[in-house]
Amino acid sequence: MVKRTSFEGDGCPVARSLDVIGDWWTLMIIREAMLGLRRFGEFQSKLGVAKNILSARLRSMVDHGILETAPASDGSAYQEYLLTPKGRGLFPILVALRQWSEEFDDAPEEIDTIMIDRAKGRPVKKLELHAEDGRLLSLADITLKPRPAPRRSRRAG
Amino acid sequence: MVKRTSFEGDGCPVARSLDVIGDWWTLMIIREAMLGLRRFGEFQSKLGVAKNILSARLRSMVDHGILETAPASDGSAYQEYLLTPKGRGLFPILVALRQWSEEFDDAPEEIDTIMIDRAKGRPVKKLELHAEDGRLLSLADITLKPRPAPRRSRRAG
DNA sequence: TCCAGTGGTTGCATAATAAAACCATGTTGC
DNA sequence: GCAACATGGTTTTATTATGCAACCACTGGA
Repeated sequence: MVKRTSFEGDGCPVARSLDVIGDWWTLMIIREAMLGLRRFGEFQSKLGVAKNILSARLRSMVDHGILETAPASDGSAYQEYLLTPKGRGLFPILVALRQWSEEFDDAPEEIDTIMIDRAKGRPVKKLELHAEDGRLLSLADITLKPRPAPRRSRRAG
Repeated sequence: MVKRTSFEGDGCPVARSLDVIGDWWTLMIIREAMLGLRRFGEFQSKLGVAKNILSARLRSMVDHGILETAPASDGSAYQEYLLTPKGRGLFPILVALRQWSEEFDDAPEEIDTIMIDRAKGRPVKKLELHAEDGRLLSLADITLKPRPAPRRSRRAG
């Protein structure tokens, strides 16, 4: 088995996320879905992705509960791909990717869009991580600890 | 050109980030680096990644300014890989990936660590996106607009 | 100097990706 | 109802990336 080293059994939640969305196209498709695209052809023409790849990604995302297929919406017999709550939950990841590029990209003048607060039309602030008591946290302020067994069964497998 | 469809010329900042860190191993390596790993062998044994892949990823990250090589630290003649500020700037992306898994993973009991506030030992809150006036924003509250040319030169190439 | 450990590179097999061709259905005009 | 075209894919084939194992160069120690 020389497969692609699935992180499926890994206990690290970063690995588990990457196992689902950590490929080249998935997040681009999610991004377009968040901007309103729904149909196979829309994704295909907007992203320029090969149709077989798009087909495989959409199926995978449906299997993972990120997208769901809905039958109609404009009356035609075709189907649409809609974000589920789990799919919309990817929003912070896309924001984080965007803001990293905005802050550190070597050629920031090539970035062609900015994210704005729809109500005020002003740029949004940076993502913030807070402690329970409200303190703003950075990398140096956090650490990891083993997950406490929430009920019974301390290990699954 | 059947390459891996580089997003290099793309103006979307999400695409630009993914072009640099959007592969299977890079973010795992960054994660370990944030936890304190520095040496080739440490990454290799901790992650179980093939050495040629690790070698290529480390070089790529050094090229992109995410890691830098430092000569010594423990006296030996070997080198270490240290996060640059640009590399530490990936922290929110890792947090977002972690929190998505914590919230939506189908088998959350398999997640083995939680991120805690080092000072208080309590779990951190979810990442938050705020408007300039402090309002908490979600996907429905934002939109994209074309980047205003910041000074002269409205296009680079 | 010999030998083990570190930090890689090289070669080969295989899996993922890409592009294009093909095809099944849906939809439209008449 | 039937061409003719659009939509939404699948199949085929070529190329690239990944994974593993073997190999190599250098370091450090006895």
